[in-house]
Amino acid sequence: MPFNSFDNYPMSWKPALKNLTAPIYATIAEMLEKDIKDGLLPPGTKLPPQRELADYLDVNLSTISKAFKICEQKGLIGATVGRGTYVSSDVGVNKILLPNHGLSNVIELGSIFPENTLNNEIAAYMKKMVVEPNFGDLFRYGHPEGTMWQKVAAVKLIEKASFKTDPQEILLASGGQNAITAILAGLFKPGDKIGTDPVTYPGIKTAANMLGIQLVAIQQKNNEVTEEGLIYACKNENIKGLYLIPDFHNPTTHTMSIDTRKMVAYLAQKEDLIVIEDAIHSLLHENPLAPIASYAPERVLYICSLSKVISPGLRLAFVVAPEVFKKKLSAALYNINISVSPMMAELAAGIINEGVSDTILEKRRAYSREQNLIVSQYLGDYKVNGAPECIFRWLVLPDDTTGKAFELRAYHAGVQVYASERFCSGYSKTPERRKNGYYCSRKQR
Amino acid sequence: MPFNSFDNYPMSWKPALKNLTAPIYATIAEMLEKDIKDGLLPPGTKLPPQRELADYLDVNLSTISKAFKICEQKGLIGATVGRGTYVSSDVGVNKILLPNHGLSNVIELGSIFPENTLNNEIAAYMKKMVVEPNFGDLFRYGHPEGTMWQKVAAVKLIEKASFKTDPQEILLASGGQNAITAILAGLFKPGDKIGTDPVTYPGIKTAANMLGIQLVAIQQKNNEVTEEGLIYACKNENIKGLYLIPDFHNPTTHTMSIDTRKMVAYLAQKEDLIVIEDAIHSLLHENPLAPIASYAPERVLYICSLSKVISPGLRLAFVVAPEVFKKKLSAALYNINISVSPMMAELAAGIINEGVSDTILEKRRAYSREQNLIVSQYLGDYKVNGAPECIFRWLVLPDDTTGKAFELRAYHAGVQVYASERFCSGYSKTPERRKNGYYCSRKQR
DNA sequence: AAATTTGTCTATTTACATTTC
DNA sequence: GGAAATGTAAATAGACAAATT
Repeated sequence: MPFNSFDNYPMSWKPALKNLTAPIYATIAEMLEKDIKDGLLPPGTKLPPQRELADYLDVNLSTISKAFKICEQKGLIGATVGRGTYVSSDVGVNKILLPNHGLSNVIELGSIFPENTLNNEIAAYMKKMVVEPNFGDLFRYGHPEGTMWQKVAAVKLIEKASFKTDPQEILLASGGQNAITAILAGLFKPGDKIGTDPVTYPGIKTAANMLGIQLVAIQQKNNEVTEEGLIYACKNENIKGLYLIPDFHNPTTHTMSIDTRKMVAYLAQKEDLIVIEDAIHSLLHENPLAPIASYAPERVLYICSLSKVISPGLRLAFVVAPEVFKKKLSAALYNINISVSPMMAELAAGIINEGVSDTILEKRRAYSREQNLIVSQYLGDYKVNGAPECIFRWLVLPDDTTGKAFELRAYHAGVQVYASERFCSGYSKTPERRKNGYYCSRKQR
Repeated sequence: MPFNSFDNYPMSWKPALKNLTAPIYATIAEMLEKDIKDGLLPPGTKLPPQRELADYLDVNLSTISKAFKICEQKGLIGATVGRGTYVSSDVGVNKILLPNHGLSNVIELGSIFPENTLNNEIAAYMKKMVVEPNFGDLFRYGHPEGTMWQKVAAVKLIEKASFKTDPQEILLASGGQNAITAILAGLFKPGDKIGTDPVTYPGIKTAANMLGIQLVAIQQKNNEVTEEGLIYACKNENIKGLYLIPDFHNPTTHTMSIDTRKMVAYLAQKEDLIVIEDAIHSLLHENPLAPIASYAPERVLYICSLSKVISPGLRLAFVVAPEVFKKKLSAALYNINISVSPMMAELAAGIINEGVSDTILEKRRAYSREQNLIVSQYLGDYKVNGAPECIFRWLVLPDDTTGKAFELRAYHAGVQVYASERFCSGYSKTPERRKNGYYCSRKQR
């Protein structure tokens, strides 16, 4: 029996523990999940301290702890020693960002769609491929790790992103997201934590959530993770890895400075972090900076995806995997794909070797510059982030509106954009402290 | 201090608990893992009872329990109340079965390779595709769930496997393994258990292991899971799902009877099991039996992969997902693939609609009959399982040899085959009881 | 700067269920 | 068929460390 009466004590959550069929901890977890999802406990709500709740329900402290842990694993709440437990800020937000495929009349500016006419360059190469005498062989089982010829082509492409690597280290995935999920599944385990930018690519959020891996927002300064922030996360959150997009960061368009790249590389080595370097947009740079991977090749998994820079229908990505991780990642990719489509791999290798990829890259940059000029014409009075070659924009909203509100207004006006809230990573530990203002993403078609 | 002296007491494992830096349970788990992997505790070894070990090490029973649980999760050991804890039988076996891609002189009869010349039929269709005016559009982002046209084609194909379904229920995956992994990741969670045949497709073993999902071998009779076995596994192992290959089971070639299909469907409904029905070989049957899915459509995820029946290079599978699972599975597939290659999806839909797939199927059956006649010529004196249309064989070995030994002898003679040991699922709870003899798989090229 | 708040983690206690003999 | 063996799981206790005030 609880010693104190809680009738007059303010508790944000007072579950009623009746008709127990399941264990206490499971029941509490279920009730908490339900009440959060039902909106009874809106995002940001501070839950009662575990001890208070234990006392109130007349159960042991650890029982509450265990219940909370289950909900934390599901991304519903976030807890910090000394501060308390809060309902996550992104509960209820639809995290998977599916573009409108012409199904409605809404103009889709939320998802990043590379320009389409360039696909004809690939189609043209494909036409040459099909008449080759051994074309039918591309429908055999492919080698899980790709052929040497394909890997050499990958090296050639990656070199244009200022990263000199070796065919031995190349693995093939069915696109960037496929590579990310394989890395998460193969090199991390449920419960592990990975540091990310506070605002990041939603694909890693959903993949991590599915695999029971938690994302932790790393403190930033000038749009880049800080050394203090990283050290703190290593020490206090025990992060096992890092996920970063150094070039044309999605969604902020930011390109990371050389100094920060070196700092991350240094800490990755020192703290034994597994760095996932998503080089998804790197090749859009005319003169890309050297990647983090070049400064810490043995700690970084470098993902060179073709969807954004060459073509979205080419479901292919090259992963540069250091020796220590190669075997595990290769196994994970095998578990997920068996192998990539041999035809895709051959097609990609072909367009790289024939220089088609270079042509596409140049044209894509030129097209982006044109398009971005148009954006500037219309939104010149606002702060619009993004280098000329970046294929999407980040609109900084005026102080008097929120991203969410703007997204809704735009939608009602027939335009889909995605607000910063959709990109928030990890649970918001200090909701009141995260003063990164409100942004709204605006992408180029 | 332990009360009894254990010097004269026979204990199969006596770890030395010194220099403790990590917690006790973690240290014990690590030591156990090391000793198993080093071969000090060979497969089948009975570990000391948890209480004995706790007493010996002077720690609490639950501490041992927790340590063992970690190793069990990794698939290293298996424990049963009342019987004890045993080292798993497949420790140290290389579980990923990679075919020799002509890298050595070994004749590869281990992996299942569909006959290759039929790929030219697909190549021919591809040649028609590339000249279509909108061919370049296939390099755009594909719709994650596929187009209606593609789903209608899927329905058409699946109908030939005696399963009438609906485009609404179709999801697209990048091959059968991709579908399996997506289902495991999206509908199960780490620690969940899934029932399988005692000997099963290795791809589910490695995928489940990667995701922390445990496989439990279901008791069989005449090569089919029994009702008692299933009920037992539901009640005592708390299995959440089932993975089955009803047609031309890999590796035993067995085709499940109608009665067992109905029984499984009935129990799936009654026990709320999620059934993964791998219809990988179903279309090889000239008159396929109705699948389990047709008897319990709301509990079965039916996977129709094209690799074995149409072409391995077509990295595509159709999944029939009932309403209740569709959203989660769709999200999982999105997390893993974003979308399948639009070109692959279109190609598959095309060859189905044009009847190319029918031609291929017929030719494949005819070719199999021929090849299997040759197998019979050479191995007529032995028991070789498999219907004429099955594209692989299962050789029952004489009593005086083991699968492992035969595999090794074959390899030294220049032929790669895979022995039954490689297909064993779950941990061997009763190693001495599993009297399914020793088989050796022999596959057709 | 010290005391307090608060969550985390390991180990423990206890009850229980199944298998074996 | 009943006692013993054996693993499982929930709840609890207590020490600890970080964040707050």
